[in-house]
Amino acid sequence: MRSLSRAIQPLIREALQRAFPEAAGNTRDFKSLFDPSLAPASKPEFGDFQINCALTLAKALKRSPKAIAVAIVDQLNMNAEFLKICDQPEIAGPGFINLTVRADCLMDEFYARLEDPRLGVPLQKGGDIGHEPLVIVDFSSPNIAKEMHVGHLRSTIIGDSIARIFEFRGYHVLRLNHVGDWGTQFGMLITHLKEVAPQALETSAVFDLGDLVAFYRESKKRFDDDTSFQVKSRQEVVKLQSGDQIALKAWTLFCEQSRHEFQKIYDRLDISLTERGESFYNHYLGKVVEDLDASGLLVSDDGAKCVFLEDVVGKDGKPLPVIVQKTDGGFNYATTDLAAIRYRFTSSPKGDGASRVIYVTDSGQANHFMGVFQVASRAGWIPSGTRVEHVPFGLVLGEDGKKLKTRSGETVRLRDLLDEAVARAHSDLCTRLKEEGREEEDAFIQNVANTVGLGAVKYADLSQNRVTNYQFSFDKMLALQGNTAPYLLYALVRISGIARKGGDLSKSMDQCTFSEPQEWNLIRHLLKFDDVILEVEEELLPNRLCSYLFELSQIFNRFYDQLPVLKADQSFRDSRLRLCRLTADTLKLGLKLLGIATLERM
RNA sequence: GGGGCUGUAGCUCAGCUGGAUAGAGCGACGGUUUCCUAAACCGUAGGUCGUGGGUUCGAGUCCCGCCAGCCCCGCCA
Repeated sequence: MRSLSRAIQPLIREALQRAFPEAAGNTRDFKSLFDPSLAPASKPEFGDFQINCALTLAKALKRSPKAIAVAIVDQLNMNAEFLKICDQPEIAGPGFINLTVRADCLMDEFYARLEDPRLGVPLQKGGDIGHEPLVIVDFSSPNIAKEMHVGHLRSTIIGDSIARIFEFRGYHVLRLNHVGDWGTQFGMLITHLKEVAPQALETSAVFDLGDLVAFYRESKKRFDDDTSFQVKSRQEVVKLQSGDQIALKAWTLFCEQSRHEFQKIYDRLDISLTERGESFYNHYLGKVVEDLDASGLLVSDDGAKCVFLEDVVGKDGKPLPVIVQKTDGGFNYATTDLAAIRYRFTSSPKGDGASRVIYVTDSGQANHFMGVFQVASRAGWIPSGTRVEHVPFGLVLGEDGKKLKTRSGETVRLRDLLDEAVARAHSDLCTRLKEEGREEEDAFIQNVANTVGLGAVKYADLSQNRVTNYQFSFDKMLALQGNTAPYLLYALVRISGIARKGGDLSKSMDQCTFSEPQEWNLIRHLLKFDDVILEVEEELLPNRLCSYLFELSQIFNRFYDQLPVLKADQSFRDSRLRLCRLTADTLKLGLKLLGIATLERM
């Protein structure tokens, strides 16, 4: 529909100009005053588009909205080019102009979609081939030596989907895993390691530390209980940061093992990431502080080096600081984030040369990013024409409305959460098979359970507007009806069923006949796919894509329920098969962009 | 105390640049299967969009006040 609305837009502008030549001539800002304000129709019965500007113009032109609408419509009716696209416009309500796209025009779009693997979504146009604009998506970001838990779920899933959409649009995308690999926690880990498994640091072979989480817990306990252990730990941090070989060896060991564990989760979720942890920016931290100082932004306060924020005041009415160097001389996460922003926007080879940098983290970090972005901007590290955005999301809550915890009150491990989703999908499927008297092979059952379980977790998260907290419920996400992954997957399975039962979906054909409203509803919805993708790219809200796909499934199910495909008369049968094909293609691509795998049977 | 986010049907949530009678899903109630997977479809009931002002031809949407909940607030990330 995007191409149609773009074609119509200038025609309306022309009509406005001809309808009100005196105003057009006198008005300096013709463009803003005569914005056609073309919008998708708010309801199906209003057609495909609506022009809302007659109401807005009433005051400026000192005429009634209806009279203005009539004048616009008269002009449109005289324009042959416009009438090639739309039926005669209708005026409704206080002065809305409703446009309905001609059936033959919709059909042309429909045929074009059938042949277009991109389903109408344009490639972005910036840069030459091989030098497309770079979009950095910073997401997931677990901490080394800790396990991925439910807190990493949303960032990982939402970030991946956003990255997929940019990739599909033809951007060069860098999916960065900004892992926590340089915190003070390494002091205690290394100290503990030296005591319990010194041999790990002496051999050159890979040493298996076993359960890293348990190891972390033991270290933490000792750190909390034993003051001499604390002293040693602090010394280890200093050693590590000054490049001590043994400390580095230990650090590498921890990182590698963690990496291995993270990768298992990413493989399961089919998510790819490039690891570039905090340690990567170490060499740049000193320079960040130096340059902030040189540009006059840096202020020493109680021994800490800070940049005071503009327009953000604290309790005492004084501006809030962003601390970039602690009293003890150490750097902190604001320093790292500043170094990262700077590196990411600096052009190659000294940096990434990004045009857009997106941070997918929980909304609790909103203040932090606001401060960091402001400092980076004032330091001149965010080039004009680029964008840096925090994409915040809410907490994952349990069904009691409180932060999700296990029954014993512990953080939910991501691994366990995924296992449970798959296990539940598995048992649901087995129950169903029994009820229906179906026999299926184990591999089939495993695959369906896995796809449905993981898809359900992802979809449940993505289908919610990310800014609000999100109530996690296995029962709801795995439900067979409603706005869930299984519902969407099932629509696709129905189409595969038609193909299996003898419907040739691949046949090319440019003479379709449609007569039923269920068919036209489906066609109209299918043609909106391109608009939705571009909207998600702009707003970074994958839930819009989910809503679209859910509606598509609903409309398809209505069509499927009310009209026969295989048993229809030949002329309708082939047309309906084409419609099924485009529906399947759209669902598949949409789900792929959400990172959700699909099934032929379930 | 300051800042951010949120408040829409019994529950979980949509609601795009302000537009026509505020939408889904679940749950409730009623119906549909000689037919491509009924994991579906159709129908009924359910609303003072937290609250009070303001801007506007028009406000769930924008602005201000208030109430409630969650999160953050100088040397953790």
